[in-house]
Amino acid sequence: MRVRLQDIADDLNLSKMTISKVLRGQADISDATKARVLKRVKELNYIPNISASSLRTGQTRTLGLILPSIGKPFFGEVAAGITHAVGAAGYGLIVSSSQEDADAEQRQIEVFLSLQVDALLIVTLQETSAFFNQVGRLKETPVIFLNGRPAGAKGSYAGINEEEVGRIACEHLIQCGCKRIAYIRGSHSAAGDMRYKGYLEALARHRLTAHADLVAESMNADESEFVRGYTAMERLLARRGRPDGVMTYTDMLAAGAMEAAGGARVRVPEDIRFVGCGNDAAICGMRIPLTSMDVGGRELGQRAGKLALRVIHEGGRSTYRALVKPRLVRRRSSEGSRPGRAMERE
Amino acid sequence: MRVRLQDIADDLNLSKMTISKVLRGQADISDATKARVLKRVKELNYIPNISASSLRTGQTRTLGLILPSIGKPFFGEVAAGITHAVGAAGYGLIVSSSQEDADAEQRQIEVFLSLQVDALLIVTLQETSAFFNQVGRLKETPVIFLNGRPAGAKGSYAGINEEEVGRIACEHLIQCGCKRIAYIRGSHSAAGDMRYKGYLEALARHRLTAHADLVAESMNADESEFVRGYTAMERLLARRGRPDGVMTYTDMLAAGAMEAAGGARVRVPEDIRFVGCGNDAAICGMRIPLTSMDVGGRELGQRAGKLALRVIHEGGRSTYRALVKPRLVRRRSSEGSRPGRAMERE
DNA sequence: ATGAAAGCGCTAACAT
DNA sequence: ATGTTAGCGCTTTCAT
Repeated sequence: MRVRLQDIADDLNLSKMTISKVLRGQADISDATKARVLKRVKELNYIPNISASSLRTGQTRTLGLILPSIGKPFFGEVAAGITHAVGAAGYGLIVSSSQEDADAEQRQIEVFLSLQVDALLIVTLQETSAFFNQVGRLKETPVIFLNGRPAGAKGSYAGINEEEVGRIACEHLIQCGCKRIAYIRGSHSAAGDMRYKGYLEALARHRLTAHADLVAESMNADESEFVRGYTAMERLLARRGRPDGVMTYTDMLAAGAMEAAGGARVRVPEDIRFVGCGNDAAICGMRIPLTSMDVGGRELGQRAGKLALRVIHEGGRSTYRALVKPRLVRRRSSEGSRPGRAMERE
Repeated sequence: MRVRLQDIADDLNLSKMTISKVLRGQADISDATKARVLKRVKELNYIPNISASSLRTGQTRTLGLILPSIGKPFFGEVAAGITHAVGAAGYGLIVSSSQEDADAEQRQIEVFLSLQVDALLIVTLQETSAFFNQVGRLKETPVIFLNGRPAGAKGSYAGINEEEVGRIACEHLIQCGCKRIAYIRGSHSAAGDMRYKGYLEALARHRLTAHADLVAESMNADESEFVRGYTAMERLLARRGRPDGVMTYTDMLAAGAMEAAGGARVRVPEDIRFVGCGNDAAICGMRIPLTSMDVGGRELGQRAGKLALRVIHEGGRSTYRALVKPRLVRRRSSEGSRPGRAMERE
């Protein structure tokens, strides 16, 4: 049988109340007793039953995170960020995946609510706020939306400043001396639109004109991202007025595009400079180290975690928002090797 | 306040016992009552408190999965496989990450045990079985090790037949007509040794002699995998007696190696055929579609999930083992495009 | 077909 | 400094 407080109490001729107090660090216990209890707890390998304590206290010190999928590096960073932010406060994180399915997501939400998590963090797939508002009215569990949220949903929000992603990437190319900057977009999305806006803004700010034929959409879902980047670049190269700088929606698109450039005997970065997005270690470490936007998954997680703690602390009444600023990671594809100037790693 | 059974009972002038019975599908309730209850449950959006029911029944219908990291595609497949296998039986899966840290892993184990999961599935980082045997004696929660387990640890096991990974890849190259098959290894690991053994076995079975200089170790951890594959391939090409087939420990190593081959004006697959491992969609979809070993993460998860259910069902007494057989996914890098013969996708 | 009582392991509030 | 009592929301057992 599992070890309970009562077992330890019996062993030591104390009441279970005393054991409970020791374990929760209450002050009104003698040091001698404390030591005896702790010793026995360790020996018996006592593990508290959160179900029981939660029933009594109404809290589990556990946060639930629902992700569209477990296998994506970005989500891994987010999870790590949350864990890091809440661990010190004694909170644990449990994760589950909605498998990119909105119905499964709703079921996962109910699982976490029935497990009595103290807050729910979620990268949601829901298009509308209906489900959240319905559940939200009755359960007082705070919800924190990560990286996008359905219009009209109430709850706190932590997201990424996508406009800055586009702006910083573009501005970097401008500062490298590029005049004709192309943008290889992924499939349409809210984030994609924001980044595009940032791209346009950077151009405008530096009095560069935006050319429609420097924007390549690469949406053929039948092809891999690499191939889509490749063919998009081929198209850009075929037009007159070649770009001298290229930014892409993902690192893999950039990898494909750089390959196309190489095939066309264009030198990188001398003739064309590249900036990817995602800062994927594997991809950025390929042939020509790729300058990339670190979109800030880890920081997003940290901000969201802190935000969750604050909301819990305040009894779930108020809501907050946080926007993470992305960060440029310079590598050879945009700057070449410049002796005397350390390249950023990681 | 949260909705409880009592609230619904009050609403309907029934006892909470009746509500509980309806929710658990007991037969001794009239259809009329059943319908009334279900209706109200839905209206109030009742979500059961698992803590409470667990306290009474001793089970949560929840399985815990501990992974070294959340962001790896392979782990995502494993998690999806488990979810798929146990969902129909009414079990949920919660995941947590040990962040590649053995101490953090132990803490996560305790979190899951204190949450009263019905079984613990784990891709462990522990080198010894000490911790498991210590905890295992006292808690009767079944443990299922996934993809490796510390020597001497008791518990069920689901793993991958790594020897087959090496054997099938090598045999495929042999069947494609290769005579001099090189193997680009990753850093040393138990899995790596097994795959190497399978490679040797395939060679022996077909009366091909193994040449030590066809095995390239690529362990410079400072370099990216791509670069390591690239330089390993350069070395292989520089020696006399070039390989006509190359298999690698990961897909990214193969990508680097193919790039080196291209740079040396070697045609793929005409002059040298390639087989990677991991079947990573992004990498296999690059310039030359890469034949790769699907190591079977999803199936591993499914087997492990079913195994967990069986152990739970049997009261945790017995232990089982399962070995997943990997699968070759043919693409152009090893076979070229052969009209009339469909290429496998995914 | 429905319900009352007891108790799972823990802790808040209140004795001693 | 230590212990007693009661009760969190649910289900098992046993009435009715």
